Amino acid sequence: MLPDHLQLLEFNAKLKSWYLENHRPLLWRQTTDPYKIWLSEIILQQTRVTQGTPYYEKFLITYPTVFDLAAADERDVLRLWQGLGYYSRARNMHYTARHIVEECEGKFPETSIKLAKLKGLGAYTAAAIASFAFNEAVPAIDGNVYRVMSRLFGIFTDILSSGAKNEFTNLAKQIIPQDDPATYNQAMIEFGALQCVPASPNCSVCPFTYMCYAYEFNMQNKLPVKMKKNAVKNRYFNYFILQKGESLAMHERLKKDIWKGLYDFYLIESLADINNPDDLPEDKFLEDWKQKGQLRQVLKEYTHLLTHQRLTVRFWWITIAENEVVDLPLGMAFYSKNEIEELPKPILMDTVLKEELFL
DNA sequence: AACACGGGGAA
DNA sequence: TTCCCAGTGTT
Repeated sequence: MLPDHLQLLEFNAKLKSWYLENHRPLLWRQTTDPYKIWLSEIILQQTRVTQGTPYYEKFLITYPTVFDLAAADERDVLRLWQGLGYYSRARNMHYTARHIVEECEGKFPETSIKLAKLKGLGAYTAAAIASFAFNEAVPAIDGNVYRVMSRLFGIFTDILSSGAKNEFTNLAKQIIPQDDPATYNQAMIEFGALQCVPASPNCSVCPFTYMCYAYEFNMQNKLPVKMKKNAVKNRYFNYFILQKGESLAMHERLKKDIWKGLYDFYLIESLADINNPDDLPEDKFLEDWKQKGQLRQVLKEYTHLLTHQRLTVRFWWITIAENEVVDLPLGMAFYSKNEIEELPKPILMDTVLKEELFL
């Protein structure tokens, strides 16, 4: 399975020249600043380059150094992250920025072992930063590299299984060159992203067909093996947007659920789609608001798809007089239009407010 | 070891 | 519609 020494030298040489000829000039490849590399790696976890690039630029303008990020409010960091998803990435990054400033004098640890101890950095990101910023010869194995390796060497281990990481890492350690490991890692990742793509790779222009298991046996579509299928859970959200004057009642989502740290409206989750608020379980806040204000339904029903959840979401809008006094749940408050602009919100809230011409 | 976590783009 | 994406933290 593992190529012999000579094949290895040839593979590395070909990989490097492929990279030098074909790689994209991505911004974060022009630097060895660990802060910038870290930022790019966190943004690009589970996120496409085209989607992440504008965020990378925004973040560096707003927070040029780890000190700037550490000094920021978490809320502002999340607002800048809004729309990228996996918001714990932003919260962990902010946490770690403070840790690096307060405990490490603003300097990043320089080994993958130490980097992996930081919150939000796992094996992949630690290896990426260690090799790109500090030239450590440790393999950075992401989804692209899993795909390349599994096809090249004919590895049928389920890449989502517990043992896969060890198996691929051990093999990669035998392949990564001590000389310029950073380019090796970049090249493996970029090769997977551009050439050895998930669906119908163009093998006619691949420099490795002569040694590729998947090509030889025409198994490109079978590799890598991923067994786990995510059961998608259906959830039904009934949102009540309470408007008083030009302000809306919102609160931060605190529970361990989707959108933690982001702001949304008064939410009643139900087990099925409910088209009439009277069918919802009795709710003292709702009763109070309906009594004092005017209720209307936002006619559109929204389907919001996440990887593991399918949300069916209805919105109702309750307007009360500017001088009316109402009870609000603990933690909920009225925010002006300008304040709402600045709050981090799930992209769905943003969409509805824009469609309802509030924002 | 299994599960939770967003959103968008491509096939 | 379905699948995939520069993974990590929690239980």
